[in-house]
Amino acid sequence: MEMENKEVAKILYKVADFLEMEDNPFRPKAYRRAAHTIEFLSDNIDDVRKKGQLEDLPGIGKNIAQKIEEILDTGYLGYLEDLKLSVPVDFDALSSVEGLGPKKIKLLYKELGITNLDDLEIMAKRHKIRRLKGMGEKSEKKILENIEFARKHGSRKLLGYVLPLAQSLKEKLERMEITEKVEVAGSIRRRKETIGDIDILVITSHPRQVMDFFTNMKVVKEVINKGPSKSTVRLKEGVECDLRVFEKEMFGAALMYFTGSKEINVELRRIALQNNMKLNEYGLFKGKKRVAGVNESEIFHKLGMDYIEPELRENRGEIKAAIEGKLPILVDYNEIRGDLQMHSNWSDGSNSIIDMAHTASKMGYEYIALTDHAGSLRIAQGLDEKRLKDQMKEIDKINETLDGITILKGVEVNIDSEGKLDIKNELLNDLDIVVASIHSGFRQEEEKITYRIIKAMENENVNIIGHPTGRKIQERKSYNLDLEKIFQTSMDNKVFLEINSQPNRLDLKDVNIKKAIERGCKMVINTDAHSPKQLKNIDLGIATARRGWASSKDIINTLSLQKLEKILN
DNA sequence: GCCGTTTTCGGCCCGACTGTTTTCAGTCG
Repeated sequence: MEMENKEVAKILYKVADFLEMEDNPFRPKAYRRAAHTIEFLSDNIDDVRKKGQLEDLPGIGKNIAQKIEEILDTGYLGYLEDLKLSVPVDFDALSSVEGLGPKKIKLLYKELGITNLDDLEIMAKRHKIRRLKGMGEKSEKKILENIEFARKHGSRKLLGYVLPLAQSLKEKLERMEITEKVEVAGSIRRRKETIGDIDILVITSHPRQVMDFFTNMKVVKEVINKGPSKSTVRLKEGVECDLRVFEKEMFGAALMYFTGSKEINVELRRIALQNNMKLNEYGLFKGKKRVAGVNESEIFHKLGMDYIEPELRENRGEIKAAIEGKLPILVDYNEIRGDLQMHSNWSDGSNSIIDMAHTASKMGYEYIALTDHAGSLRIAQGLDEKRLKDQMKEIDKINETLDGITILKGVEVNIDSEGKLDIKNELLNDLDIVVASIHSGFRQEEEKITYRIIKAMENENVNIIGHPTGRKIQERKSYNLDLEKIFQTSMDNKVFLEINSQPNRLDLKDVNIKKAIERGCKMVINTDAHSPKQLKNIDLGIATARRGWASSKDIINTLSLQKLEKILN
């Protein structure tokens, strides 16, 4: 039974969900911890099992190890099936309704037989829910409102969609005279690829006025709750937003706590306790005395470790590295000197080459590569060989008029189902940059599709593999790739894997970037922009690289043009 | 269910807010 770590983890997370309905709160925690360990394990869980080392992994003991073996052998877990039978509810759907947690879901099933959102809506409308213990008229009304929201906006949102929204709220609050400091925290600050809600922290000595302003903003659709230090609203855009107010002395502790992740918070608090201290959102305490709290770095230092950048805070080994002083210096948001994949109106982009170059120049870039589609991709208005030659001449002309930025001549070629490219080698040879990517036939078996990419990488003219795994967030799974082979071929042939910055791609993704770095690969962060505005998406790609522990030395487009040209040949 | 430089048993992160209660359980982050 071939199973990915992620699939095994998913089953254990599911067990945790169901155990949450029972009384012992620590069993679901144990399963969740084990699931997290497996989800971000860099080795294949099946290999660990074959070596008999399951119980060496953190959070995995005898019992869970046995269950993992069952999952690996059979593809499913009898224990989970039993749990599902005893409370056969659509847990994900029901728990996406604000205010419904495991305990209430169980109560609703036991008393009213509710298993899904439709059942829930019917029973609420028949006023059956208000009669249950711990429920009332208000809970029933809220459930009805929240079902609607859950149906419309059930899943998490893309970072690229929520980030600008969060930044505009931050600016609104900053413009108030009574706010001293405003910061966006939560998974947005960690630049996670998908976002559940927006968390904003504020320092002010007038909390009530800030809360009033916040809950009355034009962009607010409804207020979910409002207290003196914390309020939650639902925005018209379909995202929830929390605002919390703190005093200056504790802002660092609050920022750290509300940045999360939940997993790293639990771990840091445990470390605080081990050192006879206590960590919460108000500070780090020794007895009653606050020993740190104004800023995050003093808290990290007092806990005996280096400062951990927000993008790394997932409890995937960063704490150990911080204690040992071995965290990488992450590639900075201003270190990218050029963008090596973008499209103009010569193919499916919306603007001229000059428009793209001007925006890139304003962003401070030294170089860009124009990589319009060519060859067989007709939907993307791919250039034929004559048009491609025309474009090369055009770029030469434009370069003469530009100052401080150089346009490299490139192309994005399609890798066909056999691994062949759709432009002749002699023409590819004349270009500065060749990006090769797959655009169809995604669902081939592992061996075949891996071979396709490897064959493209073995072409001496190819420099970059575009969006290497083809995944689209919340939309399409990645190809069945043998990434280890891809990494090896990348090294052997000096072909660089792309970190594509499109909001729904972010491909390679963070954990694969980390693996690639561990194997010694270098990568390139590109936007694949189809308009000048999309060039700004580079920040999403940089964030993803940072989440993958990348330093500038791992990313080739942090190099000067001169050095870049050397490694491209 | 896991874990151990205070431990093989007794802990396990912690606080705000809500609604339904009359002191608290459930949810959320």
